[in-house]
Amino acid sequence: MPTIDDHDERIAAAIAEQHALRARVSLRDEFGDLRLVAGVDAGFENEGTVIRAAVVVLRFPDLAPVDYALVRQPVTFPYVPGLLAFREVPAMIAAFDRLHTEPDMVICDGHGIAHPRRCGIACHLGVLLNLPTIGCAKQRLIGRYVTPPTVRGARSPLYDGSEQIGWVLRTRADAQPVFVSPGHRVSLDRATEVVMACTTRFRLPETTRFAHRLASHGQLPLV
DNA sequence: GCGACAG
DNA sequence: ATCTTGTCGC
Repeated sequence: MPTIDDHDERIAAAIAEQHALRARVSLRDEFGDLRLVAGVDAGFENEGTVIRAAVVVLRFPDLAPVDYALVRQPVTFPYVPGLLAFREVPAMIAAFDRLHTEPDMVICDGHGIAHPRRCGIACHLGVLLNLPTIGCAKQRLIGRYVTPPTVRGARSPLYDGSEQIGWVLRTRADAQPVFVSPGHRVSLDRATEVVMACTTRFRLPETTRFAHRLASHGQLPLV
């Protein structure tokens, strides 16, 4: 049976893997015309013992859903702040394998480089899939910032010391801002532009909203 | 030693 | 993340 020591060793191995993955992350804009943009998210069932990973592909820029995939797997890793990817990415990759299309950009529910080791879930997924990815999180993990003005589109830099690791973006006037950071193959500024382009009347981008509904309901709501 | 801590 | 009643605002 698993012991405390085994747990500690898995944590240590995960952190070591993040250092390796981090070296493979590109913060340059390595993608062409955006025709398909995907959202990915995870949900849980059976008292948290099963993870549901959902990917929904939307046509860009009209954001109409054109493809999706849903995968269920046993949970194999606990939630540890900073190690979220080890809990959710395996199921997400299985879901991407089931798509009938290949998205030009992927927006993840969580951070990209705005992470203690610059290797948030968006970086992790992007490197393993070799796809451009963006981290769009609802909550801060690390970094300091001043609250951006209350108008849609307003943004203020997220800093770790003197290094900018993301943008705190107001996607909707009267709502809490989101935290945008590059995952892989995209720059800070382009990542923020894409998130804005995928956000219409709600706080979160449509990509994330579609994926979230699929992941939490276990099927695409007919409404 | 004391907080902070994506989903 | 998930659970879950009530409440506010358009």
